[in-house]
Amino acid sequence: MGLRERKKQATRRALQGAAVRLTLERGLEKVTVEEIAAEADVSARTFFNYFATKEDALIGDAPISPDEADREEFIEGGPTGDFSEDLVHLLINSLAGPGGLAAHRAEATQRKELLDREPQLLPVFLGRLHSAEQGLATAVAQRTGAPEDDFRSQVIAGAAMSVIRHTVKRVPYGDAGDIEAARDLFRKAFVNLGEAFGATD
Amino acid sequence: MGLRERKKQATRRALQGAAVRLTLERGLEKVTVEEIAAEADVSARTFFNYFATKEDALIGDAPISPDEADREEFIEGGPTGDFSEDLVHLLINSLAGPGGLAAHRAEATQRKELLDREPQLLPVFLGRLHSAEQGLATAVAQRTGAPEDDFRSQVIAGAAMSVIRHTVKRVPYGDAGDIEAARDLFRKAFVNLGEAFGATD
DNA sequence: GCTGATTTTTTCAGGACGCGCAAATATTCT
DNA sequence: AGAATATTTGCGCGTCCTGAAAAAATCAGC
Repeated sequence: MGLRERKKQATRRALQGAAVRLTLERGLEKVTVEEIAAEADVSARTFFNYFATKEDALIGDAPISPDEADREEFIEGGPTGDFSEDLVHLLINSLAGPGGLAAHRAEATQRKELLDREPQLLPVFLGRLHSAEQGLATAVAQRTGAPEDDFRSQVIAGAAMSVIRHTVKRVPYGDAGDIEAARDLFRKAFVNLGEAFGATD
Repeated sequence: MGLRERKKQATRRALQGAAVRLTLERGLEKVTVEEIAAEADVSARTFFNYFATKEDALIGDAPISPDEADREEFIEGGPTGDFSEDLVHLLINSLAGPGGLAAHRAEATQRKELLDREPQLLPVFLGRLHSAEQGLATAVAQRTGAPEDDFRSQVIAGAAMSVIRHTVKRVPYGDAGDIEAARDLFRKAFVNLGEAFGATD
């Protein structure tokens, strides 16, 4: 990777870090883009070359996007063959993989704190999840051989994203056992859905 | 209801209507608050006395909030005793009741059109659904005797809201049979969730 | 229907956001 | 080193959204 690319990533991280830190210190509406840019040693205009809005800098980009290999395996019916269990596997890997939870525990903790303290960020976050949901929906559709815009697949993906949302809200990120805790909650949640809406209840 | 109150509601409707109409005509970013206010014959500042943001005027307030009586009945285990079926009943009544779908078919159709055409509105809409979801979660918790912040109840509510979201996306609002179509889709979606996550599959 | 109290609307000023544009600066390639 | 390319920056601009105080409308009581 060339110098140019490295510098860009550094600036991006600097901006994001400054945005998060300042917002946690003072609150979202007491921090201006100008201050964030100054903190990262770039001009205010440059900030908008990296992020479309102040909120975007706080949420960051892809919250959950599965590894292509995992996605492939899921589509083909793996790894266990049981739908629920494979979905848990896919989602956990999306969270735990590179760029995911385990790699950036500190950032994830901060983001959680931000979402708690700054309600205005919630819609932005939900929008990101919605994008991820669509990808998941097509994966589910492909696994079951349904058309891409299949209603059932979309509902399942929506429920899954809802499970993710409520799970990450509860898992203690700082903890080393967070991944296992998340996996456990996923399973519980899915079983719970099966019981609540299943015939035998 | 006094004159004052009536005028306020009229202004509110005028603003909302103007916002929707102009946005459908020209697109969200080609319409200014000033134009919307002018169309409703009030000052731009008055617009912000009614809506916090331009987007708020387009989405409107409560998308789904169940009637208090229905909510009560659901909490007490009614009307049929079957969880899935009662949930369908509650959600349908939330949509179809006064202030809901059936009462404002034209507006609902327009809002759907807006959400299709203006992606920036989606996060706002999702935020509204999230608020409604919390209310639903506590209702579910109360019905099952769980504590208010019960994980299972929240997951179920989240799945239910996801079902609503995908359902309203598909139901043809103009149609007179929309309510029945929605009820049908709700049932299908819940059964689908039960099968996908249930033990027997 | 007049009067004073309350609520709403309006005017005004101003900070901040976010974007288009063109000049300046930094990196890459040959 | 010099040309080609990509990024940063400064500037201007329109818009959003808010506070405060003046002006207008509505209300309650007589």
